[in-house]
Amino acid sequence: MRSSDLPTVRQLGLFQSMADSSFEKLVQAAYLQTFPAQLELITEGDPADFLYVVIDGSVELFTRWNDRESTLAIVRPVSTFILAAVIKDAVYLMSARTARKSRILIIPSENVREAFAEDDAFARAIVVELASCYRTVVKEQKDLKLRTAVERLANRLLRYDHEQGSQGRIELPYDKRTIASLIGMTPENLSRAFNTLKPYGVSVDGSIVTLGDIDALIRLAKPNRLIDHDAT
Amino acid sequence: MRSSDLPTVRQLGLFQSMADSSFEKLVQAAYLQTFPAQLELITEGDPADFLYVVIDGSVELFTRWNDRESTLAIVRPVSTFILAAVIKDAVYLMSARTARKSRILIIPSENVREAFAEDDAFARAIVVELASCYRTVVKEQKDLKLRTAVERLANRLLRYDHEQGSQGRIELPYDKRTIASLIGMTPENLSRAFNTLKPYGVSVDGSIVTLGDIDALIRLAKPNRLIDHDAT
DNA sequence: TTTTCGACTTGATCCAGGTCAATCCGGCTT
DNA sequence: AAGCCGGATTGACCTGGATCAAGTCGAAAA
Repeated sequence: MRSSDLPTVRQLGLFQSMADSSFEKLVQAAYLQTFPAQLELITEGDPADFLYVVIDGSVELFTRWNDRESTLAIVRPVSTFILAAVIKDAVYLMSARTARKSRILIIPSENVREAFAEDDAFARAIVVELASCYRTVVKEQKDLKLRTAVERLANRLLRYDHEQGSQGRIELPYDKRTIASLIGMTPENLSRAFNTLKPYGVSVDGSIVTLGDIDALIRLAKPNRLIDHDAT
Repeated sequence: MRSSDLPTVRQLGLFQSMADSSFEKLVQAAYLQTFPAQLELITEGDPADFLYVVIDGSVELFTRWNDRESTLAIVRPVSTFILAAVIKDAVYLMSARTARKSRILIIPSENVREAFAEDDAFARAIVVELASCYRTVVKEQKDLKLRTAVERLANRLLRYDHEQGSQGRIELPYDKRTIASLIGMTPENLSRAFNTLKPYGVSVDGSIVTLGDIDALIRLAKPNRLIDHDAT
């Protein structure tokens, strides 16, 4: 792997506190690969043979059941995914495919579990990582169970605006159909939800969304740090 | 606390591998209390001051937003809840109330985090616990996003049947309105969902449900170990 | 026994959101 | 420039599920 990528990976919360020797061993065992877009990296139900780290590009985590499909998350650089399955030595619960051409570091599960067993700092870092993942999913569950589709969209727009510097002007980070699936609705209904938000100052032009009346949107969305905020 | 309860707590996955001295310290700092039914133990948004262990009775984890409320889980003896918030020293994401009169062990977060910092085996046990919690919530998310209400009910009935020894005869473990909220629907709609399942051999008498045609129910429900199964 | 109260069911109606089909449109290819 | 092609939008329609309003039932209290 490029030497320039190594420090970035090392600085991830998951790896930064582990011993040099443990990290070294992990990296030695790992592969760095470049994948084309839309390649299925893992399929739910398969044994978790590798831990993945997205170095560049982006990866969609999704799930299929009975001819239906739903996007669960998009993983952006630099971060890991599928850690819980690796630690539990279980099968993957989600499938993953590259959303675009991506460089991905692949670490054999065996080695991750070995490092987990031997390196106490790494074990504690995993605790923090998993606790964060858990809390994120709980928030998503609350979002799904407590809110309507329009409310979910409104809150997501506010979140993207926040992430992009609160300019009141957003570039949608993914395809609309991906966002629709992520939010838990159909693409058609996403279009309509955007229309519903027009009276609240939301206007859409391709992947650019402008929030013309943030206050009105906030009054509708009622964002809540126990559902929306990313921190803790 | 009763000496007879101690071994049960000690044997929980979370505690069984930790050092005697660490466990001893945790227990010393803990309180055992009995609460009446329907008492709100914790409120989402409050700082996580305690880790809870249900010794006896049962506790409902739920969430509120904008005048809506949803049940997220029911915790039965003997198990812990709200671990992630304690470890992250963050606010609770869920509220909790006793579903019935309950005996509950309450351990100050400070002490839990101290044990986490000092006891390597405990840290690793937390990893396993959180990974399990995470995977459980992911499954619930898949259930919600991929299935209709009737499908969710059918699968839940199959699960209860399995838990209760595959007799084809279930005693519903909670109030119907709680089950409805857990599954993500209204009580009215739960009634109707039961009616929808009649042609599949499901008949209801109070809290007793008999599954007269398991095969038909399975064909409808299409249970899947990546969504429904409890293990791993 | 009667009353009462809460849980559940049932019916009528409404609405959010899904489905299906017909465009529309911008970027690519040829 | 003409022709794709896939994403996005729009319209028409349908349906799953929510809501609101009566009932019904059963268990506990009086």
